[in-house]
Amino acid sequence: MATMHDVARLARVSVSTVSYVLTGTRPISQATRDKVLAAMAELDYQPNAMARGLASRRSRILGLLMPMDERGLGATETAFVTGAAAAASAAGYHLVLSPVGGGDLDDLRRLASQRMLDGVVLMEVQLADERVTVLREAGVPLVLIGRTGDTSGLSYVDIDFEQTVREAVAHLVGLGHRSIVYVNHSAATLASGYGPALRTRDAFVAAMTGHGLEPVMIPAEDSAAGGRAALAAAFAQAPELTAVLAMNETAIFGILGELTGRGLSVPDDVSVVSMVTSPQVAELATPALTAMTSPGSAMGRIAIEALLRHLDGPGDERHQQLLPCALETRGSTAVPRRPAPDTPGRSPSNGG
Amino acid sequence: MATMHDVARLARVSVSTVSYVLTGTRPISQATRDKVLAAMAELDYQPNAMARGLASRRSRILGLLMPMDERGLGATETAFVTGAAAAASAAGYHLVLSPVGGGDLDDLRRLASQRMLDGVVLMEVQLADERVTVLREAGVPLVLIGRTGDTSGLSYVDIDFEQTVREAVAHLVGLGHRSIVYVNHSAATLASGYGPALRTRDAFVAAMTGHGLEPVMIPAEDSAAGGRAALAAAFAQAPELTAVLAMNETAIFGILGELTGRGLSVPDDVSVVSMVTSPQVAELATPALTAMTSPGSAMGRIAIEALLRHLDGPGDERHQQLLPCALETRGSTAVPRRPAPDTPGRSPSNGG
DNA sequence: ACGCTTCGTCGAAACGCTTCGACAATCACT
DNA sequence: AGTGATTGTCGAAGCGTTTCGACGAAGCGT
Repeated sequence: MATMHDVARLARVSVSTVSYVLTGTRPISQATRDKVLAAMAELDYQPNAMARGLASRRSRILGLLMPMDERGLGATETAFVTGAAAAASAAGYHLVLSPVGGGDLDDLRRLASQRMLDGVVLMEVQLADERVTVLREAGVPLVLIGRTGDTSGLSYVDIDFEQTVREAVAHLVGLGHRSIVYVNHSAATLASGYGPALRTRDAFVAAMTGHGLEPVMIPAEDSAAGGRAALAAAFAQAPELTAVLAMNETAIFGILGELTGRGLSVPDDVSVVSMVTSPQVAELATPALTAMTSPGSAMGRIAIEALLRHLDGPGDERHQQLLPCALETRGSTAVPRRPAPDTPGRSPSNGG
Repeated sequence: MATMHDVARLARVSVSTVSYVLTGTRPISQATRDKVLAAMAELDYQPNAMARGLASRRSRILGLLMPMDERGLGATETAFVTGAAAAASAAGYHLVLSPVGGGDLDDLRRLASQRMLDGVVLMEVQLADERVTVLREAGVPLVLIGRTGDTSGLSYVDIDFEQTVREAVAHLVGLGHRSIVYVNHSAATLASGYGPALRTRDAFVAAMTGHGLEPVMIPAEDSAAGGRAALAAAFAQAPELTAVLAMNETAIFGILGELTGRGLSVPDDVSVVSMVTSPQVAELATPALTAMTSPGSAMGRIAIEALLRHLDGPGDERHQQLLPCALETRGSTAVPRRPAPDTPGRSPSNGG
């Protein structure tokens, strides 16, 4: 393995000159530069990342911290990752994914304090997330995908859940649906303070109330069985339901299965909208799902770009940005077959 | 950030002594050790990974190189990753995932030559995989998940596709199915030399022939639409089919949808077996899929352990291991409703 | 009491790079 | 021609570890 010394000797210049050619920190004449580059090519020289990192106190490595649970990464998360990796690579940085789970906070602390990562993008952020605290204490530049409850002083990119839910509800109401059930993540997930679950819940209540309709939310385990159970619960609570809105890529398959099992057709009897879903997953179902399409790779890219800005300028401007999901109409929504009953018995107290 | 010097000064010992306490390279008396540990705790000392890496020429970082395509990681791949991460962490190594695509071979070469990774596990290996060549030339210790055509001198862990296909076919034949269609990955994937697709193809031909049955294989794009098209093609080629074997987690949903669309019931009219599938995905379908369950986290763990053995002992023993998938019977397979026609017109030449 | 290991510790030399201060040479103005 | 800024290069001092050789102090058999 050739070192900088070898290159310098072969090119008959000093080591520092070679370094300047590489980093562009100081001007180097064309003639010298050519000599050096030729020597590097001849020796097949590759700078040693460790040495460079030690001397410059910059590893040029960015971390993408993502808890990996059993379920795997959906196409949505994968799009984040590829977007982020592309952005990092374009800026001359490496992006490494670290599958730090929720439990190993010490592991995270070690990772952060070892000065191996120039900065970090944190995924799947909880409303109260200790990882954020750990990382901030360690002084690691940080950008969130998602956001904590208190975002002061924090940079983040997140989905605009409020807007997304509003659009989804508007789409269904526009078709004539009056009884819409929202299938959320599990009760445990809600209790753990998972932002997307809480925000969409609140947004759903607001949107439905705004239309003068009663909001019914059902939590569901992240599994097909969970989806089935949720649908049963939904019919128990709102027998007249004609539409299901779901943010649970796993449960939704159970919902569809149960609907078919009950002899109900999608979309004629019941319309289904999936929230924050990638086209790939939406196409998996039969019929293909009308969905609020997640912003995909853009979110990863934006997060990395914000992080890089933090690294360069020590400026204190925080990047806080919400991205909407776009409604993509496919085959799972339609005008309801049974006409909307004009407001069922138990009308909302604040009714209109 | 405290350095080793600070610790040494506070503990009134030399830097090297601190280092020996940390690495255990040389014996240190209990008294000294305690002093040093106390000093480290007081200063909240964390060793600098770069400096350590530079001096020891060991980064204690392992790379898991996985091409990230649009589709995302299935639960199967995720299980590999978590298994690998756990094994690495247990051995005091960090595991980083690098989403190097197939295209950026130069990127890979750079990553490998920068001496930032002590070793590498390569996923999604093609039969002729240039990445293997690049990595070997760079002299990076390497373990494959999957395998190339020529595995001499290479360590790998892979699924025993031959055995898996044999078992799947045996299961269906045992139920009484005579006309079984195998839905593989796309023609393009086959042409690109993707090992699993090719090995299962050959294994399927062998297994069917062994039972005196005619093997019919249909390639399918990795999408629901691809699955639908494949099923149509399957009925065109083998109208009497009663069972589908598929190794294509995406297409299988299209297959199920198309089956339902044609008014055929699963499993009464047509049985379906999914190959190399995680329980999570199998449960997503309605009915839940009988599947050959992938070895999951074990594969990742075994790969990392093999890699670590390479790092320690410079021994030349290669680790080559095949893991079978286990048959898990769920609701998608049953005795065929229409009795097997006693061998249709075009009987296999080597018939029994 | 004699050499001989083994134990515990130290100082100093790497590891391969970046970066700072210095300095000669060139250039552009007066 | 003289001044000051600019350009291009060099040598050396780090960056925070590990690791090697050395060496005094014990412990052992004789």
